[in-house]
Amino acid sequence: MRKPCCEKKETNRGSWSQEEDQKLSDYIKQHGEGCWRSLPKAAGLRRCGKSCRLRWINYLRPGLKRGNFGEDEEDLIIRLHALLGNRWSLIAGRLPGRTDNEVKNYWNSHLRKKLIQMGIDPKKPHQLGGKGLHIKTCLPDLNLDLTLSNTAPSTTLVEES
DNA sequence: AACCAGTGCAACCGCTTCTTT
DNA sequence: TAAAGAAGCGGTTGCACTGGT
Repeated sequence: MRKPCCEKKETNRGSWSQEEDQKLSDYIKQHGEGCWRSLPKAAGLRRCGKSCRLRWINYLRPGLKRGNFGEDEEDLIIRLHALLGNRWSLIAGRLPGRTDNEVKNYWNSHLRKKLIQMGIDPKKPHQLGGKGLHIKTCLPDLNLDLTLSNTAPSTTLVEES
């Protein structure tokens, strides 16, 4: 049996306070990311490492865009989702300043509905092929330097002209 | 003004993958 | 090569906020 990542009784849960945010970002600015397991103790936080990592990546990390997605971003998410499926971290990697959590939330709350309204089943990405998109072999078009660990796809999406 | 349903976002949970020994 | 530990990821949940009645 694996130990839990943290002792639940000794950790705070729920929303982060300003003080906690400050401690976390101060610590990371000083020491850099890494070793999330030991970070909370070192930073003086009563949080588990997972929680710290998530908070940093999704909220505190510099360069994050907040607010609405632009049309171009929306379009790119749809295309990448058609190509990659629910691989949110890969999709987010193509959207500067966006996080996997943000992309996932946006997909689930906005884009899925939008596609359904358009008569597209979001679970069947290849239907997009009939809506002005073709999936072709080869990568260069969208400048996708996807580095997939297991099944590296050799496909990309290109706009039908 | 009060209630309720719908929505969006932040955070948690548990599984998978990667790394180290 | 296998096992254990750490990190990463995606699914899901909880709650605050908003708009409609």
